Amino acid sequence: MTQDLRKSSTRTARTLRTSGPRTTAAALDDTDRKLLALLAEDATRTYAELGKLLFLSAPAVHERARRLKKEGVIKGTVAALDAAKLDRPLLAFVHVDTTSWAVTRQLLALEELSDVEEIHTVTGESAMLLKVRTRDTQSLEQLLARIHAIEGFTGTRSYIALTTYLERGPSPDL
Amino acid sequence: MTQDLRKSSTRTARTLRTSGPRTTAAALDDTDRKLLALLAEDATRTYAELGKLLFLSAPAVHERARRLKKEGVIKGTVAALDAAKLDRPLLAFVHVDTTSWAVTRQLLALEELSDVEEIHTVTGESAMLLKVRTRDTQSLEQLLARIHAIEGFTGTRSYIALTTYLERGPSPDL
DNA sequence: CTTGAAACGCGCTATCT
DNA sequence: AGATAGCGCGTTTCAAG
Repeated sequence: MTQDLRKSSTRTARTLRTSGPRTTAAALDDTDRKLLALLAEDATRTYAELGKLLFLSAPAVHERARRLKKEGVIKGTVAALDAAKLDRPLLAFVHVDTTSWAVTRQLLALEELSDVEEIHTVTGESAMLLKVRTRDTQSLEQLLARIHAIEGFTGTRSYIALTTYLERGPSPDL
Repeated sequence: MTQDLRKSSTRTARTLRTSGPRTTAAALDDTDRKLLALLAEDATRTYAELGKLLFLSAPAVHERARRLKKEGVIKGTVAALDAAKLDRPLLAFVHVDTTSWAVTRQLLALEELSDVEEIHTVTGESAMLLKVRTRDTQSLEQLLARIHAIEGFTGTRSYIALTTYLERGPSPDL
């Protein structure tokens, strides 16, 4: 594997910020964004197929994809699974109200449970927000019981999803 | 492409429910679940590599993957993008309190916006829950303004994510 | 249902414009 | 920086246990 370490030299940036992005944000042209949108929706397409859609040759697409991967814009390629088929049809968002920040560390242990899909600290009355997917209400109750076993929080509020109309990952603006 | 339509005949189901699963939920053995977990975390692995991890040959893995795809357990393969690199670092959960269910239909139009990643109807005081990712607080405000333009809701409550400790898709129990 | 071997197609590199 | 040509490899299929 040849290491091509040249930095993207001078790529046409669309948005010109006065003092440059402090943290991250990559320089992407319109073709890059279109490519990312296509890959975010289906990453199994061949480079030839992508080339047709982007009016480019297959190697040209490959080069862009390689660059975007190296820059970290594409974090990886994963299989999207059907939660219901995995016998986990119950989706819930759990707000956890905490009194001390020490609780955060305890909650991170929940990462081990495959039921837990997301863990965030958030603003507002609740300090933490969990996205969990369980088999049924009993499994959810067990999970909540485990959270209640932790010291230093006021309580939890759960919002059970009735219907999911949209669920997708990050995608560029186009 | 040869169409192999034989149903998975008699596969060893681990959990034996008295009256069968009413809706969905596929019959998966331990190897299936391990394979799904591996693919959910990285779908770029070669079948040979997966075979080593599962103590199986490459075609055997391929056959299982094909079956899981046909059954819909694997919905697709997508590229996971870095939201920050896409210049969309602000993650927020927006609860929308509605008075009538007619609002639901209006909110579904928000699907067009790439900022909006998830739309659910939920139980609890708020009727709908949105997961949105914007460039900054101003973009979020614009989105909220658009929601407020819709008739028939009491208000919105937004929870801005400070830190995301875990964010992944559905994965089997193992 | 799994294992091993063979052929096709695609990813990837190198070269050139 | 994109297009064309070519090699190597992985996927995919087939027959056999």
